[in-house]
Amino acid sequence: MLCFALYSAAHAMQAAYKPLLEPLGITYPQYLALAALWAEDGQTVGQLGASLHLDSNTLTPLLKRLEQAGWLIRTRDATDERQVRLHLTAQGQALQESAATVPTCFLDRTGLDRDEAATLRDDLTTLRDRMRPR
Amino acid sequence: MLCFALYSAAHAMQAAYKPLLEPLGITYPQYLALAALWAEDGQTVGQLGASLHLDSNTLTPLLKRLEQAGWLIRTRDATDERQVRLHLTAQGQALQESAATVPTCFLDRTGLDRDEAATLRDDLTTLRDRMRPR
DNA sequence: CGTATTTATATCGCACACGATTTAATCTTA
DNA sequence: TAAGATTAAATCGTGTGCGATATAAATACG
Repeated sequence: MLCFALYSAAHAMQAAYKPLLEPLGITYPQYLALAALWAEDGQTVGQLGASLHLDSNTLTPLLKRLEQAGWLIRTRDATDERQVRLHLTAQGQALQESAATVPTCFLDRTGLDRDEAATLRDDLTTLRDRMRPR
Repeated sequence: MLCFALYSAAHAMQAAYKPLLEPLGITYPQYLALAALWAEDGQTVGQLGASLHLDSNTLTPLLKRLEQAGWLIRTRDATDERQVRLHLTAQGQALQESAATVPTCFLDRTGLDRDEAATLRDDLTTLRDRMRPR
C-alpha cells in the first residue's frame, strides 16, 4: 500500500525532526512557516499558505503561537487591510542561524545521499501535484 | 526539501482519499484500522498499533468512534484483562465490499502504474524504517 | 504469599489539519 | 456611487498524533 508507506513515512519524518527542533522550541509545521519567512520576510498569510499548502484555518493559530513566542509579528497591510503580513523579529531572524544544521542533520538521519534524496523529493512532489487538482 | 515533499504529499494523499471514503462515512486513519482488521479480525489494540505505528493515545479514541459508528466491538480479553480485542461487526465486515474499489481508484488518481507505485512504496518504507529506530 | 515491577489501555493536554461559516475589506458594476 | 460579489483572515467544530501521566491487570521475586 503506497498510501500507508506515505502516511507512516511522513509521521516518521516528523518524529525524526523532533529532537532537532525541540531544543529550538518549535514544531515541524512552525519550522516550515519560519523557513518560508527566512526565504522571504514580510509575506502575507495567503502567500505563506500557498507555498505550504495550508489555509488560514490552520495557519492563523500557528502564527499566533509563533507571535506569542516572539519569532514574528503579524500586522495588517496598510494598503489592503484584509491581508496580514508576517515579519520576523530579530529573534526570529537569529533562529535561522541556530537552525542552520537542521537540514543536514536530518539528511544524515535518512541515510540517503543528496542525489537519492533529490530524486525521492521530485518523485513525491510530482505525485503530490498529480493528486491535488482533482 | 525532501521533508516538505513528504509532508505535503502525505496531506495530498489524504485529500485524495477523502472523496473515496466520505461516502462510506470513515476517515483515512479509520480506513487503515479497518483494513488491518479485514486482514485479521480480533486483533488487540497493541497489535493494531504495532502495524499502524500508533499508540493507544491515538487509537483508543479512534476505535471508540468506530465502535460508536457500529463498525466493530471492543471487548476485554478473557484470558488477559489488560488487553482489548477488536471484533468487526457484520456491518464492519460488509464495509470491506463497499471499499473494495478504493485502492484502485486511488492508484488511478496517482497516475502511477503498479510498478512505479510499488517502487515508491518500497523507497518510502525503507526511508521510514531508517528514520525510526533513533 | 505478598509486594514490587512490568505491561496494556486509557486519559489528559496541546498542536496541527481541514470543512464550514463568519467578518471585514476591496472590487464590480449597474 | 451604492448594492452586490469577491477576497483575506479569522473562528468554530471534529478528528487525529503524540508526550506525559494514570489505572488496572499480570508477572516477577524475595
